[in-house]
Amino acid sequence: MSKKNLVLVDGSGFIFRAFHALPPMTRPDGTPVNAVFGFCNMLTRLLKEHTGTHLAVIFDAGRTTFRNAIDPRYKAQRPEPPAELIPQFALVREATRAFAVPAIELDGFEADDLIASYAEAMKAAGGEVIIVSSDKDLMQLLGNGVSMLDPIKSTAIGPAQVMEKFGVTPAQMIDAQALMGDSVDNVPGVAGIGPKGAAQLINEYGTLDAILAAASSGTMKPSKRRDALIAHAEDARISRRLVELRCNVALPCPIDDLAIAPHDDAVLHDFLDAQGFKSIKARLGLDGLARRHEERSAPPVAAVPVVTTSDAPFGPYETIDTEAALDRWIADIIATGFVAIDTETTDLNARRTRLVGISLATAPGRAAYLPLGHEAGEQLPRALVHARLAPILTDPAILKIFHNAKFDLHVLAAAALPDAAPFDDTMLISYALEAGAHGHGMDELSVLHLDHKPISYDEVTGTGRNRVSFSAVPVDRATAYAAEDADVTLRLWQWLRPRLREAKALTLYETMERGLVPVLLAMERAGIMVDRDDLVAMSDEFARRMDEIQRDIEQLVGHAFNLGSPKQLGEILFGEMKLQGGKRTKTGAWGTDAAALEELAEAGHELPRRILDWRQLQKLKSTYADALVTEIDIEDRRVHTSYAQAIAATGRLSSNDPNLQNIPIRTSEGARIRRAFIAAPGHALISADYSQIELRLLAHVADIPALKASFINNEDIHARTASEVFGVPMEGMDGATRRRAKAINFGIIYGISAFGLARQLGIDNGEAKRYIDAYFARYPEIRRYMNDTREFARTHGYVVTPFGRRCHVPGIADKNPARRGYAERQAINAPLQGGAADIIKRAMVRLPDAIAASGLDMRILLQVHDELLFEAPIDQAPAAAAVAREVMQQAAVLSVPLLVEAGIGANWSDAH
DNA sequence: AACGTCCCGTAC
DNA sequence: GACGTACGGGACGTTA
Repeated sequence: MSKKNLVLVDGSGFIFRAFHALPPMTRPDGTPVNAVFGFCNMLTRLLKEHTGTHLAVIFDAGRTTFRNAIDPRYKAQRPEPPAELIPQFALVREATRAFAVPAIELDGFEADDLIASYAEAMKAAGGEVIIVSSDKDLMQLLGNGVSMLDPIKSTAIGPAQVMEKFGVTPAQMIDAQALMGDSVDNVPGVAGIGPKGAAQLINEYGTLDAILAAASSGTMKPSKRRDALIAHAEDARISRRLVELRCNVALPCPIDDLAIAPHDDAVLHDFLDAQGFKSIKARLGLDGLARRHEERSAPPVAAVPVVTTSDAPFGPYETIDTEAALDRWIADIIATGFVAIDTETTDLNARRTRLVGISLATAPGRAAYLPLGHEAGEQLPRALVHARLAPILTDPAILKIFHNAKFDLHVLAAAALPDAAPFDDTMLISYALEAGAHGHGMDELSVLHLDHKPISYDEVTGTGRNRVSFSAVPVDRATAYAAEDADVTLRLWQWLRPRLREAKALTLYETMERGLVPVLLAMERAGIMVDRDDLVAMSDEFARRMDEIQRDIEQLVGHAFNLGSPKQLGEILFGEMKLQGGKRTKTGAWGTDAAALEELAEAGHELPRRILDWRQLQKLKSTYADALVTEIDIEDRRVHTSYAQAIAATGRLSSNDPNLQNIPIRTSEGARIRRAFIAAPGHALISADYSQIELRLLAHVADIPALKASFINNEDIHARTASEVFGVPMEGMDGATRRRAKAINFGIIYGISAFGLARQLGIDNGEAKRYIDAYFARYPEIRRYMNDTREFARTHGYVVTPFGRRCHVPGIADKNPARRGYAERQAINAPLQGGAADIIKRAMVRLPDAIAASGLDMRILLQVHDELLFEAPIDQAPAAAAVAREVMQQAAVLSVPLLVEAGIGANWSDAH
């Protein structure tokens, strides 16, 4: 087998150089393409002339890398690229694909680090490397089979050229750069020392450490330069960490996949043709080809980097059971700069669980399990593990990657380990990219993106009565399962993280979703106090009243039956008693829901009314009073819900175990449940809720002047709607009219249909249709918004909130009209519901800083979609309410004001 | 006995 | 078929 020869093109470096070196040129549609042209020329030449066997173009992935953690100043003052260059970034990536060359980038690392890592890997495999670049930052890699080629001047750069230009060897370039600094990248270096001075010092003392030692010890004779070295010794050391390249980054794509492959003539032809690069087409002999498609609508082809998944096997994995193994892994994590972490626990509830083991992964296939609390098997002492892991968790230069970080952070905190920072969360990355398209659990994403089905939790622990705690699972079995989860998390991160930029979801993810994690964590920890005795008393009372009602009902029916069985009830109402007007559910059973029973009651029947009464008590007793009592934490007498952040297709949170987002409020009996949610002694609850936030968003996104004016003038919006639609004056409006308008407003938000509105209002379809028509006539922009939104959803498969969140709507192109109609209503609703979710999330992320700045002792306890509930000492409650209102109202700037109403009370009901 | 589905009802 | 988003309890039928 002949020797491998890998050519690595510094794509990002080339773009900038070509842009400045070449005269401006544009393609027919005006898009500037001079750097793209230079790039295509360069690739053509490379492919024709060089003798390599493998080729890849490497790009910078983003603005922030691990270097920002070392020194926030790094590249901080680098200006935005010129406007003419910006569209060319994507085009250059597209060009790379058109040439069938892998384009590789990795978030968190610069192109230079990937080049260094690929060069290192190739050297290890005994091959040669040519780096196509002229950047001095890459010169430290030269020698031992690695050479450099200046793509503009077509000259070779080797150790001799480095020595000629900088007076040091390639290996010494790192120390030289640390001394020189770099004004473009904002690497500090040592003031007053440039290339010449650096070379002199290195040639005299050998290394940076020796130079700094000589300066501080007095071996160096006193001079301005020595003073500068002493003063800036730390800067020099930081600079060295900034300029030294990482040569062990996990390769996003194995070297074998970089083998040069023939391109598709038609694809390349179409691309070059679209750019108007006739000369390159001619040189490649492509000008005879006809275009495949006359008009390929302007390619919104978000340049998808060819970051392939690794083909490293999933296991076997190592069990860390010796101090030496642990130290080896810690060293690996530090060298890699990131680590995927997964915790194994006794229970699936994050707040009730205890840590049993930790798995770690630093590269695809490179993962291990660290058992801590298994009932059998060799395990390292916890104190030792804590001492080694804590610095990793808090190291700002090491990114911790989790899948559902909130869970692991709960567990780690309970084990007295520090909060992990910085961190990434693959579940939230997936959610930010594709909410509504599919679930975001690890197993589902693994099958979807990695084509690999991981061992399931149930397989390891068993299910049902056979289920055992994870601590009882043998360590070897636990390793196979747990390490695989860390491995999968790491691979998902490598696959998904780069996609955030393409989907324009990076800011959404970093600030809203990831930023929300610590806030939710604190809320779940805080919990809320409930009056246990009150709930128990209510439960007893409800039981008594249900018994009474049951006796009445059995009297009416003439025999006993299960009141909780809709099936039995339907048979009695429509079979035995032969009541008229019954409807069937979709499975053919008699419908007995509240609307149906209400109708029967109004027709004068006694039984349905009693059933409705019984059902209300049954609901309050079982779902609320009894269930809540079982959820009270014995330690602090509070209930702690858990928020799910990656479930709702619109961006909303959901709440479970227990669900505190559906506590009753509307009926007087229901409000009694809410009254059992109380402030801690000496404290008050503060409720702050957005007024009409979804209608305000509608006025904003659909740009409805009449609606916007109503909000700007702070009118009663439902009364105004009634006045406009029914032509009645606002003053002295009767309640029923306003209620109808309110239902229409809600209907609009839900993607109105005449059928739905008719059902809601108990009117016929024709009348409902007349209402809707009147509404559209008065607010014509609504119809346009609905049509535009449907259209957008059809072409993209998703809709977008005003804050850039994509909500996917599967079924939007379904040929079944019912399913399509459903998807269309989702599409109309999602930007409004999702936009409201975005706004409150932004407020939540900003609140901790605002609270800290206020000096108040207030905590966020709950979120209920458009409401936040806080707790504060009684005397601070008014100030706390003011802080809450201010942050919430300022969370977004729309073309209508945001209004937040706040209340204070000893319990949740009174706080409204 | 455990699980999935249906029906129903609570919230925003 | 049936105006949007969730969670969960009880009944009931199916699996083990």
